[in-house]
Formats: sequence, structure tokens, C-alpha cells
Amino acid sequence: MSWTEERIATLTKMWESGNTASQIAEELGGISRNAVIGKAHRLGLKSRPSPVKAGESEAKSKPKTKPAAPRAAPKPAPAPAPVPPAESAAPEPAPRAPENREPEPETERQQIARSVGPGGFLRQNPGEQGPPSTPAPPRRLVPARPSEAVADKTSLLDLNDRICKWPIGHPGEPDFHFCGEKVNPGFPYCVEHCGHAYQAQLPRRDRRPPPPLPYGGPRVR
DNA sequence: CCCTGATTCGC
DNA sequence: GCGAATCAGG
Repeated sequence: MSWTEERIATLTKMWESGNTASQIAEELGGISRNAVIGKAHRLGLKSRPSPVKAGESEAKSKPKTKPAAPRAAPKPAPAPAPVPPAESAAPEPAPRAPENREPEPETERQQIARSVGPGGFLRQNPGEQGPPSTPAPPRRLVPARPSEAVADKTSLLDLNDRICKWPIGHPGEPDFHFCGEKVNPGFPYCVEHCGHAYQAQLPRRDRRPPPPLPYGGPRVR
């Protein structure tokens, strides 16, 4: 099995959608969970909310030096440079290239106003709903499946940080494409699809059928 | 033990 | 670049 465009696309989407490596491996087929993780790392997709690292503190990092290395000799770290603390967290520099465009900061400001981080995602139309003084119970955000049919065909090559990556159809099929809308800042999806992608997690007791994946679920082979 | 992702390193 | 083996944690 080789990593074709389609398979990489599926991996990327599922990874970003919060699927586990095992699920991704199963969807792709003929591949191990480790392969998925390894590939994801090589693609630069690493570091997603993982159960393992969720509550890890930096001071606890272990170099994983085991006494007897069955595979190879352990690497003695050459004790590099002392960590320069002059690194403030810059979320998104976003150096916008000059596209000979009229300066319109207002437009982006308005969009940002609707954006809310995980844990407090806002409904689409606050106008239709009463002022949520106590809006939504703090629940986890979980992936759901899309229900939209978008006419545009945004291919994988059109994906960037700014457009919605919501998948339409199955990867590998001729009509497979992405939503392509402007993203809800901070999310991989547009505002609308964020509403579909992130929903309040119900207690497992109350949920009967596991919601199908955005990719249409496991393909019938 | 089950699961998860992270990492290493021979291939 | 790939992925099994391994580690580390919930």
C-alpha cells in the first residue's frame, strides 16, 4: 500500500476531524494504526488532542531511555542550547501578502466576532435565539456528519488555512470535494459546518446509533 | 488489559 | 519515506 493523494486526503481529513488513528487505519484499509500516526506526523499533522498528552506537564518529559534497547543503541543527547525564553506564543502571524487589495479590516473583524473557541461554540444566528446568558452546557465538541450538498467543487489542491475543509462525498470518488467556504477563524471549517461538526456531546447512555462519519462512513466493500 | 498518540529507527 | 516496535499515559 502506498500513500496516494486520496489516501493522504482521507488521512488528513479524518485526523483533523478528530478520528482516532485506529479508525483512520480501518477506513483506509490494509494499513496499521502506527502507519497512520507515522504518516500523520510526516505530514505535519501531529499534536492533536491525545488522551495521553492531555494532562501532561512539560517538566515531566522523559527521553524514553530504556536500559536495554532491543532495536538500537540509545542516543545520548548532546545537551544542546539552553531554552531561549524569548518566545512569546504567536497564534497566527498570518503575513498577508500584498494582493493589491483595498484595506478592509472591517470585514474580517466582523467574522472574528462570531468566532468562538472550542468549549464555547456559538450557534449561527444569535438573532434568532434569545440572548444565551447561560448558553450551552460545557460539553465536549465531537465530530458529526455533514448534511450539506455544495455545488462548488473545491479540490484538495484548493485547500488552505482559510477555506472550509468539510468533505463532500467519499475520497477517491470523482465528485469528491470540499466545502470551500471561508473558515470560521480558528477552525478548519466554515461557520456553518462548524455548527455541524461540533455538537454537544450527549451522555453515551442517551445516544443510540453512533453518528456516521463525515466521509459517508465505512465504505461497503 | 483495553485504548490512545508519540517516538524511534531499521529498512 | 515507511511502519513495526516500543514507549507513555488514560
